[in-house]
Amino acid sequence: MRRDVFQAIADPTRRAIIALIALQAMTPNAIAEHFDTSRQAVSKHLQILVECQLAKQEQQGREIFYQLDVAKMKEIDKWLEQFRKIWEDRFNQLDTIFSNIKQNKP
Amino acid sequence: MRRDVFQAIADPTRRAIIALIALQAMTPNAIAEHFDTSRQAVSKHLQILVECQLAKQEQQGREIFYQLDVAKMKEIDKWLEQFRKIWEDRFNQLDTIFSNIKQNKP
DNA sequence: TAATTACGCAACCGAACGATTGCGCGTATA
DNA sequence: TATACGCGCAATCGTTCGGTTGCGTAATTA
Repeated sequence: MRRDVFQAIADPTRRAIIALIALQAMTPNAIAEHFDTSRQAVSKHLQILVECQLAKQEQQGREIFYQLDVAKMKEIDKWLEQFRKIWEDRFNQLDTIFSNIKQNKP
Repeated sequence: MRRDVFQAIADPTRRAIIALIALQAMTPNAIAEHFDTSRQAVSKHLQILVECQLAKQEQQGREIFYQLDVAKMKEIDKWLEQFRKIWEDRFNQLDTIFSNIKQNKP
């Protein structure tokens, strides 16, 4: 079973859940009301998010509040870092090319 | 068939391919040499990457060179933006929200 | 105390995924 | 011109995914 951050954000419903619990802690029932799926389906998504540490759970009586663990989101950001460097370099290269064209340098 | 950027980067092999073709354009055979899978498997991955515009292909004789389309990577970055705001601005407030829930403060 | 509520867990099902194998087609090379 | 090469496409197969349904359990409420 693959359970990493990238697999977790692959599902659109899961991304929507992430957006919800990013703002405030919510219970599975409260979350499920925002979708056309059952509570159990949402619970499964939450379980996956907890499993790869994208969400924290906090029990309160018979309710369980889920909230996004922002720290883990940085892992995606960290992975993007290598490409961010490239797409900035590419832009710089384009600039230099353009500059060279302007200055008639090959 | 789900075919968006997030689904594309979900697979670890595909992420490795992305890292390869980010540096330079490569042929399917050349890419496949870096992995334990067949050329056809790599070709399938490349097809998915092209499909969601994460890669461009450039035919040259009987060879086809694939290279990363950095622009599309920004889509992920754009999605991360909303959470980046949270983890930078509200990092400390998140704990307060949790505490308030415990104490039944809205 | 009995009924209700909130939830996780397990079984199950159809669809999608990732990989392999076996082609056919165009391009290079002898 | 015959052969080898690079590639995409289609069929196939086992596995995983996302969903539903049906429970069991613990906490609340009547």
